[in-house]
Amino acid sequence: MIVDARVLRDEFVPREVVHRDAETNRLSAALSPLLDGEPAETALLTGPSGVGKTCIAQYTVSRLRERVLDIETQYVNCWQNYSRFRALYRILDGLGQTIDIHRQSTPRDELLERLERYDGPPCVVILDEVDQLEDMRILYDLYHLPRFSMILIANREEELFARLDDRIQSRLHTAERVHFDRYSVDELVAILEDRAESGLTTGAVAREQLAIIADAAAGDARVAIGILRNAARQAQRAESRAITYEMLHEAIPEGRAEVRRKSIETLTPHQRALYDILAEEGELEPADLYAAYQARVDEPKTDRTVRNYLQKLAQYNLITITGTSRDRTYVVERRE
DNA sequence: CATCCACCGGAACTTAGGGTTC
DNA sequence: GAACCCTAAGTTCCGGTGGATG
Repeated sequence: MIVDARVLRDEFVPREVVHRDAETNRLSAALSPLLDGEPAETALLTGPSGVGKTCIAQYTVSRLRERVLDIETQYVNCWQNYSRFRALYRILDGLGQTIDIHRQSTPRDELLERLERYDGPPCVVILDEVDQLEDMRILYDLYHLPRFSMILIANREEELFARLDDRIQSRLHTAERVHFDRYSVDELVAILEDRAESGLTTGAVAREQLAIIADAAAGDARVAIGILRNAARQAQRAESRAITYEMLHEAIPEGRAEVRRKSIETLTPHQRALYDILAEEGELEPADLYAAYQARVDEPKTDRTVRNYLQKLAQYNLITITGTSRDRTYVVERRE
């Protein structure tokens, strides 16, 4: 059933990309000065999730590396490495410059100094989910390092810009900006066909079934591939030769629940308590929520900390926050 | 329509926990 | 082993916001 599970994984970067020629070309153009040994333009890729931003960034850089030997690349997921220290550490670590650095004790300035002293080949740093950084100064840091070029990836340009100070903003205005739109059903089907062809046995899934997946995924390729992966796994377990429609329909809600489950697992006990309360109550006003939280946990944190936790839950799309002051309510996100 | 006040979120500060240096 | 450095997490403080209320 499954011939090559790798191509069904989220982080897989295909050898050829489908339906993103224009975007790929613009990103290539921004990076092309590297071919002449010049620093590349900063690129800013925006668009909703699952539209191929990360994939195109990695694909374009790897294609560039096929043409020019001496280029390094570092991928940093800012969601996981959200502090200035961790993000810088991640880059140095990837470049193999951290052997004698011990996480806590080394000052950030030391990390910066090392990056300044770096004299290896030019390095393209992909900062994924850059809007998740809690300190945007790292962009400024990297701007001052001529050997480093940046590809920034974010959902919404306006929200990212709102958080930048003037100096970085003005520099980013000259960046090559590439916006990605949601995939159409046809485009998603083409992507799925591509993956099914190299990942599954022939005849494992019908084109018509791929159309159902594409439709359910609402333009999000990550969701679409997740559904296909779940259905294929199910078929594998059942030792079936093909994916049945029943397996398919089971896999659709599963694909979405999977993302949520993973997010919930990363919560601290206190954050989890807040989520549980909202999951039970559905919707609460700030005072009621905080009272329920105080009743539930030992040694409750202050309300200010709880507000930070709630922002975190919202970022994970586990809850929705509405209203800005007295009209504020917290609502659990429920959608199969 | 002024004033109230629950709530928000930025910023400065504190504390805990680690490591280094001499 | 004391003095010092770092980060991360949490707290304290506080000005701003905008529905509610008389």
